Amino acid sequence: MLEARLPEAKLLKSLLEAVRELVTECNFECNDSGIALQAMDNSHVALVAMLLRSDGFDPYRCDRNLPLGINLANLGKILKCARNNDILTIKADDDGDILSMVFESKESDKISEYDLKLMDIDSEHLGIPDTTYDAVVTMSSSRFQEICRDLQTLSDSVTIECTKEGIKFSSDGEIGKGAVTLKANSSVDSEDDATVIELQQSVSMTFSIKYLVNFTKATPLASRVSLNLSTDIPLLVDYKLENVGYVRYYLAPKIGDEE
Amino acid sequence: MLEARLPEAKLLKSLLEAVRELVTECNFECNDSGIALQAMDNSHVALVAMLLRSDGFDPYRCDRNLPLGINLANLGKILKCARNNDILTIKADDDGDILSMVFESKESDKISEYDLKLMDIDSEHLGIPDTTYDAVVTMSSSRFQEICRDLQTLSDSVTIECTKEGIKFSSDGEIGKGAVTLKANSSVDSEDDATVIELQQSVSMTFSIKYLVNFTKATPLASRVSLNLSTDIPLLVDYKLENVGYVRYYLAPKIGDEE
DNA sequence: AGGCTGGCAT
DNA sequence: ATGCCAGCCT
Repeated sequence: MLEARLPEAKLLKSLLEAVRELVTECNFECNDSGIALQAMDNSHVALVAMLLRSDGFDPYRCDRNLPLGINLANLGKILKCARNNDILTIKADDDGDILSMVFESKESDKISEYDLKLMDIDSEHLGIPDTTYDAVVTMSSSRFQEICRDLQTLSDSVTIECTKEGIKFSSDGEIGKGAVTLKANSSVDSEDDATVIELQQSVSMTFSIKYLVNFTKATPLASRVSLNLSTDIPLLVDYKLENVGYVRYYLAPKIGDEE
Repeated sequence: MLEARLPEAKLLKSLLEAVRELVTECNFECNDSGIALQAMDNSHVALVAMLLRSDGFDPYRCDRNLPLGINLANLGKILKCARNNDILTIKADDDGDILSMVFESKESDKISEYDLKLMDIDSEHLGIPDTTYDAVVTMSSSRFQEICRDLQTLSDSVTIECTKEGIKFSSDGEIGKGAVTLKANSSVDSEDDATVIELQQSVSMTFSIKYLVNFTKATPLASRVSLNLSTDIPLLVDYKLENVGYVRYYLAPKIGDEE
């Protein structure tokens, strides 16, 4: 049995937005420590892993492992009916086929109750190796979003080069080419705008830009993002939810010299 | 002869928006006491009745009964040319076939004059019996709009149940079900947000939700709406225009146990 | 007050 | 399916 209360529906609404375009249906794995999700994207190129720790809820209770098979589009329709600052409570029985959700308005005596039908989904639990990356860049998430959107107009690939001095995103396409460089600068005026680089070794890798743009749907969830790079290993784009979990995206590099 | 001046064109613009999708053409019945309209919607399922009293104008003059046959889409096109806070003056001759409209900008010396061709339309004056309803619920109009939109995602029907304790809107569909409950509460912080229930008898009725969503086009006209319910009688959704009239929608319940 | 997102209409 | 307008959120 799961029963969990979230003081602001916004968190779950945003989490859903951050994954729904990548994944159409998957299991939310609920247990004592929180709610987790892992899935390959529909075209099996990227991987999303999300965790929402029990601390994010108040209260949170889940006695045993409970996988909830959810169609994300349908969950999205229902969450659209919650206002951002509603109090959200979710419940599921151990052997039920329903996720029930209650939204309570703080201002008024309005209570909304929705039941979402659950589905049986084969859990493909994906072992993600714990890697030490050659380069870890922590930067402003909205900056990262801007850069991806900007370069997208030029090409469908970006090359990310990281050295001790900074990180450079570059694209080359029909209409011309573009590059955006951020210097490593731990101490900038606006705290959120610092670009911090921890480097074992310089790297240069190329990725499909449309996936990166897609990952930036998580931008509203965290002011900072970290890009974790190692040659020939999938890029990890990591959004930490202040104390309550994360959304992580993995994307294999483009290999060879495809145009 | 009709001659009437409205200090803010916005009122007429909004009224038109509130009916134009339901009705394509109908008579505006003008007389000494104001301007009224009654019509079945195009599919003859719902009925709209609108009244704009002479007090809403300044000045207002209409000597005798004058039915103005109007194509609402065309009137809409012309009203789009009026800014919300223009002064609007309408005129029609007793035996003319034209409605002339003048929009005067308050800020500038701009005067716009439009003539709309009138048409002959058979007046189907619909006797609407004056009913005493089992339940009359007065609530925030924008709240009502939200609820209809939210539930629309789940089904094309809503069931409205009203008891002394509150009013409950519920829908059941493919992806799950939903219910929104408002407790009766005469004294909430925000005046407009109170839900007031006058009950003779509890009722539970089911309606086509798309009509309700359509009715909520009147939301900008009034902060409050009243839902008037009696078993087996059409629902009356009533938006009162502060002292100057109303927009009322009638909708027959769905009968039997259609899915 | 401005930007962004969602809804409605064409 | 696209463009425009309104409401909500930051």
